[in-house]
Amino acid sequence: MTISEENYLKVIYHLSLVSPKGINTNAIAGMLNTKASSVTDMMKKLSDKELVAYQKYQGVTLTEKGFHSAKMIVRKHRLWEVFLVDKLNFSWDEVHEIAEELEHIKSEVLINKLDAFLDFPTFDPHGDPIPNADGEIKKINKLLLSDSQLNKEYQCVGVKDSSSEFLQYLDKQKIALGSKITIKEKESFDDTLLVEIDSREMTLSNKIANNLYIK
Amino acid sequence: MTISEENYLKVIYHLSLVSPKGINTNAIAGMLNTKASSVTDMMKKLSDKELVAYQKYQGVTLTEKGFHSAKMIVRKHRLWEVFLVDKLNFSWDEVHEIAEELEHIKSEVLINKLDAFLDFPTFDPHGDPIPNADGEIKKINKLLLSDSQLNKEYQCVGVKDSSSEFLQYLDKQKIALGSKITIKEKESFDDTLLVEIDSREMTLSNKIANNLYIK
DNA sequence: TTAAATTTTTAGTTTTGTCTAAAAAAATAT
DNA sequence: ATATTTTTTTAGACAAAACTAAAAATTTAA
Repeated sequence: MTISEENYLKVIYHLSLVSPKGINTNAIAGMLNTKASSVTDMMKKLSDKELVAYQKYQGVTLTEKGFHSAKMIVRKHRLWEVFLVDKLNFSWDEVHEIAEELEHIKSEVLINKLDAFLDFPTFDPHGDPIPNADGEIKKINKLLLSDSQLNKEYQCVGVKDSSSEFLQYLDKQKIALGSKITIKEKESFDDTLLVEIDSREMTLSNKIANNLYIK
Repeated sequence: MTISEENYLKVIYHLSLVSPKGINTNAIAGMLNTKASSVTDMMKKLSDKELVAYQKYQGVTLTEKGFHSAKMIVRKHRLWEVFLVDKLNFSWDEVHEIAEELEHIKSEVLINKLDAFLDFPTFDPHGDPIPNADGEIKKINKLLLSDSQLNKEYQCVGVKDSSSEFLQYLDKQKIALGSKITIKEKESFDDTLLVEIDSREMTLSNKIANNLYIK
């Protein structure tokens, strides 16, 4: 599989987790900064390889084979992110781009040895689950901070937006995965939250609360 | 720089270490399993980027800039090999191909952090020197086993041929980097050597002796 | 239920890196 | 010194992955 094919598969996988119906060409083009016409070309190619089911004008879905391939790419991406953060001391906002390259390194032995070296992690530095060698994914019952109840202690377990701007904001506020969060008050006018995080009180905007996963 | 450009640069670098005159297109084509005409095309491109000095029919040499770029690629290749062997427990005959892919990962920060994580190694698993971040290369006075003297104790420090067949042969004979070697006898008819390696006596063919570096 | 707007596909180019076949230059041998 | 051989370059073509512009299909709205 070429790097380009892998990138298309990965995007279709991510889109299909959000909306389980057929994925349209514009959505894919948007994610890859490319044009719908290029997507059509690639869908024919992936369809010939039986990685996607594609009927023109009907959108596209991953086949079983394509779904598994996509999970293996995601597995590689997330394992490399763990390596970069845990072993090379990168911070969580620096690793995405490098992992975008590393995820295309071919050897299966390599990725399984890396997995063992990292002690078979099940979540990446942003709290996203890492598929195991069989493609199985550990699910946790996470919810958005914006959907949570007052005066109940939660734990921060992930981010929805993993842009470096958001991650750096969290660093600045000393909010990390594992932080204990309790909502003390919710301002009904703009949904701003007054929260206690690891014994420090602070206010968080609705935008922040919409991008923090807790359990 | 594209992967293809990097591969050409690397090959020109390796060839120029052996023969310091202009490198001809056929030699490059041979190393890359490509055609001389393709090499000509690429030389124009690398010349436009001032990575090589190229005059048609006159062969090619690396510019200062090209020489430095080539060393950085070699640096990446060899550091990744150290990582694969020391951290992921690959054996020295399995790492070349994977490192051929890893050497093209772009981030400079990554490679310097990897260097630090590995404790700034100066030699790779095959005994080849690793350029530091400035491109400096530690030289050692190594010679081929076939050029060494009788009854003098040497130490194995590298291999000239790093094909997996040769490396696996060495593994089978329990010859590794660091092994102590003394030549006891040299058969003048076929240059076979009777040697003592780490207190074990054995005979080595001329072909083996021509591919083992000692000091 | 047509008309308008949007989405998707087709057709035809472009760029990169490769190839083959032929021409040109250089090296070698008689 | 010329002829032959080898090496190198040019010219033209191809495949992959992208693009633009136009056509076709679908969806939405009046």
